[in-house]
Amino acid sequence: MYQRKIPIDYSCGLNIAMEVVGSKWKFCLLDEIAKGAKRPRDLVQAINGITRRVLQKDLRELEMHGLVGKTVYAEVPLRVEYHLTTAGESLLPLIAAIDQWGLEFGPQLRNILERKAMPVL
Amino acid sequence: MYQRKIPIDYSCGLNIAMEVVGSKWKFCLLDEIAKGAKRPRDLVQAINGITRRVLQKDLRELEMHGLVGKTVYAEVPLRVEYHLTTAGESLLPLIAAIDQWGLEFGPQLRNILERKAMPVL
DNA sequence: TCCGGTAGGGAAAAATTTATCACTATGGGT
DNA sequence: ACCCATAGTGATAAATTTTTCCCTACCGGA
Repeated sequence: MYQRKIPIDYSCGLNIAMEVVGSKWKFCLLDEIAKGAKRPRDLVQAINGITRRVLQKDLRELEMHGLVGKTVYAEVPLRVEYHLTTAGESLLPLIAAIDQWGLEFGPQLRNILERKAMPVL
Repeated sequence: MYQRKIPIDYSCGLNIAMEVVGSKWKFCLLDEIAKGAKRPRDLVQAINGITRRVLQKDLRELEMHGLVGKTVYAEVPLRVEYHLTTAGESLLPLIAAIDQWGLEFGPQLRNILERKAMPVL
């Protein structure tokens, strides 16, 4: 795993939260798990654009950080299911709020980014 | 400015939000501006670890995205003040919630990261 | 034996973000 | 002319994250 060179600032809650959950896919991941996609295979299909590799990595980090738990069933083919822990569930309201904010803001962002020239200020 | 090679997924509110606000400092930045640090100089002093360069870059992006506004006073030395727009203010409750979550989660994260060996699963 | 589906990981490239350093510009004071 | 403080930018290095490609392992069926 990658060894951090710039230390985390534990005095800032925002930095802590970003460290745990501030990556491209983790919010979506937690969201989809909450919505019922428990198996890695389901998550890959549910989340548009994610790859198996990143999924595994993020799931592993979320698990280590204690936001999701994992159950392995001794079946064939192998079945693994992830679920939110209490800490993970405590993020759901935040995730929902951020998601909604993003959807509302989307059109404005698109407008700004898709004009070649910078907006006249 | 950096030219994105992997496009944004506008169908996912979470991705949109991350694009606008998911960087190391932007949450802190908006938070500090809301708390009254209006000038760049104040922000550098208020935010532990940020550099002038990144501050300028993030302020510029936030401004382009319409989350903060900017006022230039023709004084000497030059005085510039930033303020939250309506869109920026709409993020404050979220930021506060995330900050609080991070502070509550901090000890657990620290525990996990500061033991050399991986926790026994 | 080879192939299927499942879950997981190593290594390196590519993408992206952040840090570092060195500038520009303004106008006042010494 | 030089130094101060302010705000801002360009170029590049360094750090970090994400992608891509390929391999392991398990076990059942053809």
